[in-house]
Amino acid sequence: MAHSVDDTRTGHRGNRHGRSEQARQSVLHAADGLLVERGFAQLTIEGIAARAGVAKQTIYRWWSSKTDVLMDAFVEDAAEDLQPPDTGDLDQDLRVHLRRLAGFLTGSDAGAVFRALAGQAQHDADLARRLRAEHLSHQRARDRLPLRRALERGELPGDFDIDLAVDQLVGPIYYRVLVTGQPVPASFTDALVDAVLAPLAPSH
Amino acid sequence: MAHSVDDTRTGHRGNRHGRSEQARQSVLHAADGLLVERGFAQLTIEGIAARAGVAKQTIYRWWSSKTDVLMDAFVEDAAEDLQPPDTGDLDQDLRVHLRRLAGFLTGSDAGAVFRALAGQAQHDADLARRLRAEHLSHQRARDRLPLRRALERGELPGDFDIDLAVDQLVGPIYYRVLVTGQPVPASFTDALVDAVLAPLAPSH
Amino acid sequence: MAHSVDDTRTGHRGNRHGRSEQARQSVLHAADGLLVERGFAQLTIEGIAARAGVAKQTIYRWWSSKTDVLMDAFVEDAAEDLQPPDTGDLDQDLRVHLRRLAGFLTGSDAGAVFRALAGQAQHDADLARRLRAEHLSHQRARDRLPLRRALERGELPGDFDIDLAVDQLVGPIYYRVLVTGQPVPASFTDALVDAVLAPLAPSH
Amino acid sequence: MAHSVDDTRTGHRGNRHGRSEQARQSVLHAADGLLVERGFAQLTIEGIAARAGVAKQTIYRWWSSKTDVLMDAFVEDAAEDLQPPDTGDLDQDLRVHLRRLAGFLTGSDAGAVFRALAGQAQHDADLARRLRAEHLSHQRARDRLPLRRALERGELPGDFDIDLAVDQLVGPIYYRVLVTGQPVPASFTDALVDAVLAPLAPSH
DNA sequence: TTTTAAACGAGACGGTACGTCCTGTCTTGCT
DNA sequence: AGCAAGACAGGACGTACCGTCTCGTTTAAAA
Repeated sequence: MAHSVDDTRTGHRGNRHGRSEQARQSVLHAADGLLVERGFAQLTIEGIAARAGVAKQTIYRWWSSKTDVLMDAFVEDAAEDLQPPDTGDLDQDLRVHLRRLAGFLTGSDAGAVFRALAGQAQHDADLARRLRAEHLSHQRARDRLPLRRALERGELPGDFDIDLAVDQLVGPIYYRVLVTGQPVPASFTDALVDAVLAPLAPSH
Repeated sequence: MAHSVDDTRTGHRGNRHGRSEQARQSVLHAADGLLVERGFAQLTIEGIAARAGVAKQTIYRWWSSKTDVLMDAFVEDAAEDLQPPDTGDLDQDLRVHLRRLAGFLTGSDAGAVFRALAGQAQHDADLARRLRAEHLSHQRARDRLPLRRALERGELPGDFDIDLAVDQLVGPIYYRVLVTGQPVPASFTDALVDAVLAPLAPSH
Repeated sequence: MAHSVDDTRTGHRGNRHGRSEQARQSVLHAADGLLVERGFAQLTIEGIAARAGVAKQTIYRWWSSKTDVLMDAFVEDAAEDLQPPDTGDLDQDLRVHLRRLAGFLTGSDAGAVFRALAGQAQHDADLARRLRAEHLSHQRARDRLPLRRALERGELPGDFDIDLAVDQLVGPIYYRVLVTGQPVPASFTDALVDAVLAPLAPSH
Repeated sequence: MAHSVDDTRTGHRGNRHGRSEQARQSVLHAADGLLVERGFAQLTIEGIAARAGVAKQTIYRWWSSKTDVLMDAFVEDAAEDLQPPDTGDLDQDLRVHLRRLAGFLTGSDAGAVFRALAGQAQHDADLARRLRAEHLSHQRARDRLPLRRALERGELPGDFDIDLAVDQLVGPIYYRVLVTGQPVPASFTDALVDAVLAPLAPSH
């Protein structure tokens, strides 16, 4: 499904020179730009092709839909900068990570693309699958990381339910972003961390 | 904007001076049915008109888009059955309410309409506004109700942050429904209640 | 078909006040005006009703189509002023009459209505019938009049073919107006008279 | 404006780079057929597209209106078979030519198309222009031909007014066809020839 | 160096749905 | 009863994109 990077690396199977990397980049940039400038509803294959200076057929050759293009654009240029810090201080690492997550979701172009994809995934099971396989599963792993490290350091009870904790930490953030549209300030993410870690404190 | 309930008062035979209640009902039912049967992407104004036995112009006369129709259909026949119980037992009331909420979001036709609308709201600020004004705000009030009653009964600390607690309770549910696609079993919603109420218990 | 003049004259047969003469006039004037100002293609029942300040139903009650309205407007205010003169001088009478006919067809509002009706009659056999029955037959009689009088005065041979002569006199005028679009100056109509009357002159 | 004949050179299989000759032919035939079978009022772009097995957009890409299609259909398959004979006998040539013209106007499919176009041209100045430029001017040249040849042969006075004579010959025919709807028998066209040529006879 | 086959820009094609306009019918409540 | 008002089912309009299909042109590896 994802015809993203290096389908052709060492092109030598009949095709003399393989896929045009320049066309690929033009398409992804055009899609990105059009989404941010005009919104998902105004985003069309024809529009992407025109802005990218590319033939429609070139898009259809390598992507199956406009959301497929958008997924590539999203995975490519935006996904990997949400690595949580690793200072050895669980509380601090979580605070920083959640603030970054909130900032990504509410304040970045990539976040806008994510929101569009997440919205479209409600009508498109294939896109939902791809979004989970290529972004959310990795993001989830990053979200778990501080807790996993703390667990390995022995700072958390052996039966600590990391998955539940992650749902409690990031669930309210996504809820505000995707459902209520409320802002997600640091005070909010900090309060989430407090609530999850409070029961673990020595006294109360 | 919302031409929802009773624009017309006594109307019920087809065409009198003013809006036809019969046409209105046909359109809402057709939209509902088509969404559930064929999905949001396959839902078209022409399709609704054809199934409802109504002229396209009649739809355009009263609604501005297919999501406007869907909002009316949703508000009309689905919204108000998520009233939380009031047994006097906060813990129990919350458990029951969250289970119902999860059931609504994941297992009902109305929930499917909600997911479609929430998805589309990511691309459509007007729809987002309407969804919040006509459904989410009321739903939020219902979600707060058990906590508000408990607070009034003196079962919660005077400085208890109800809004934060609601975000912690329902956020993870919407997150699973809209983002990860995981199921939302009673064990999950119960665990959310436990986590929110635990710090309030005298000892543990 | 033609609900034209005086369907109701002394309204008193169950109807409290009969047909509204004011509505009828408004409709005819509106149709006339719209045709001249915006052309036949832009002329619609809705447009006539709006400009006349009349309900569509009122038009449909009394007329069967926009051409029916136009026929009434045409018959009413334009048809009867093409009476040929009767000076006793055939040559002069014909010259004057043809000049007036050309002026009517090319230079008057009523002529514009006639051209529109004649055009539409090419696609509408009913209209063609009505146009012939209510205008062309009378017009033809007027066109024949000078020749008929001359025949009665003994100025023409007893076997003179009046119908052929009329076709020769007015045919080229209609041809220029409806087909070639050329102007129809007095020199042209005079030449037609000359050609028809020349063979009758004693010598040449 | 007129995308008539051979915009494309070698095309004949459906879709090559450039216009599809097959689609063009299908559209013209469909328009022709529908006009003759159902009349001008029932002729729609959608109907033409459906019968031609062509997308509406393909029609709009190459033609500006249904009359534009009809003009192409008319110019293509109907215009050039009204060449007057050239026997050296003016009287005979004119008789034959006028009979053919009458037959064309009253009795052929192409004549039906012409009448529809001439009617529509009363409401549409662009169409009128095109009809004159692409058909009537050539037809007029053909109508003049017998007289021009006779003039060159010295059979007519040097000051003979050919244009007036043509108007006198064909005007009454078009008048009957477009205005009165009377038939145009050979006796009528012969009488027209007689009337125009009579003054030239050596005696009377 | 020449051949050669995939990828490319271009854009016409058959379609579907859009949102608008007008048709002719209807019902209402006023005059 | 006729009327102004206007909602209704229907159907065509002209437009925008869809996804498919040639065209003729690069272009870089293979011959």
